[in-house]
Amino acid sequence: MKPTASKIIDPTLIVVAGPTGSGKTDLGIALARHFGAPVISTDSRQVYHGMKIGSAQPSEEQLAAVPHYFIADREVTDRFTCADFEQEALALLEKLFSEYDYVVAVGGSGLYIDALCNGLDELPDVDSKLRKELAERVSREGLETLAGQLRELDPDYYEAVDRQNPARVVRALEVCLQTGKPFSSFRTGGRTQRPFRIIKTGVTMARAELYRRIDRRVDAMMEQGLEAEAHALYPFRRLPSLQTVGYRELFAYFDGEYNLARAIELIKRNSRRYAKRQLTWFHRDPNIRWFHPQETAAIIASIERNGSR
RNA sequence: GGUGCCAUAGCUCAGUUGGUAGAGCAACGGACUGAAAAUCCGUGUGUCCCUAGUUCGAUUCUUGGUGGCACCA
Repeated sequence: MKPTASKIIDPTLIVVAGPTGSGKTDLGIALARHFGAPVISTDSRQVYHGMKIGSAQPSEEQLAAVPHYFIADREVTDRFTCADFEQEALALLEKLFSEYDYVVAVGGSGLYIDALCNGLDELPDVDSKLRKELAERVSREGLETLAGQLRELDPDYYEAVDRQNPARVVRALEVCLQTGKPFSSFRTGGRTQRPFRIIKTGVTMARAELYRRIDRRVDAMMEQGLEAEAHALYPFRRLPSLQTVGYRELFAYFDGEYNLARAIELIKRNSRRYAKRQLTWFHRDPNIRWFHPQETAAIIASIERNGSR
């Protein structure tokens, strides 16, 4: 690709996806440096302040190397959803693309990545009282009763939804009750075209290697002081932001449910399971090109082949 | 060296009065639209150590090995 006086490059979002512990952060920074791009995080937990070790936020040096966004800029008490992320990230990208040709999006939250690349349907806000009430009803009346109500209010979604999943049933029901309209009437399933090019890269490796890396990283987190970090967050353990691998297991240890060795074992196991769920999500996306994290040159070449015209 | 016990899924083990086997944990596959590191659904993945017998048929009984453990020398 020979440089021309007037290069024409569409604004390009380079997405780096992959399971936890696969080396996304390092690769993202390598790409950001190569393309002269900033990094926005697509990680639902690294946005929170105070969760540095457990969510494996980039180090000080890494943060200093390239501009980062959505890292540690919320409090754990803040409500921050995938919809908030979509909205704020889009606004930010519009600004960044006036200055940069490339932006690198790094993170493992599949829903956040999809929200950013494809858009979410417009759904109404739900009153927090209603949400709380439904949570209580699930435990008091049982999921089946609520599913029965959903069948009345939104038969279409009732047929499609996983009725054994409280999160799904409650979510649908709260939208129905809030608006008086079926939840499915808001779901278009359509994709929003973004005003920038998107190149998706996935990082992975043999399962055994990935699991070794995860185990080692958990040990490293403990050495860096994860226990103290979790202890400081213990008062917030019921918040959504703290429903996070690494913290939950230590909270249970603090509660005396098991010893520290068992907690570490569970953090490793649950990280592996999380990695597996991430891979399931990402494998569904045919636009992701997969690489081993060490193939930096190949990744860059692949992006350059597709990223300019 | 001798005697005894053991050998079954990745691990710890159960079981088959002879008809090729099942629990827990681990693992594997999947779903996913405002909590998504969340939430939920599904799946035994096996030369029953090897060998030669007996038998219609051996993982199961018998012979001889191999490996492990224990005790005695």
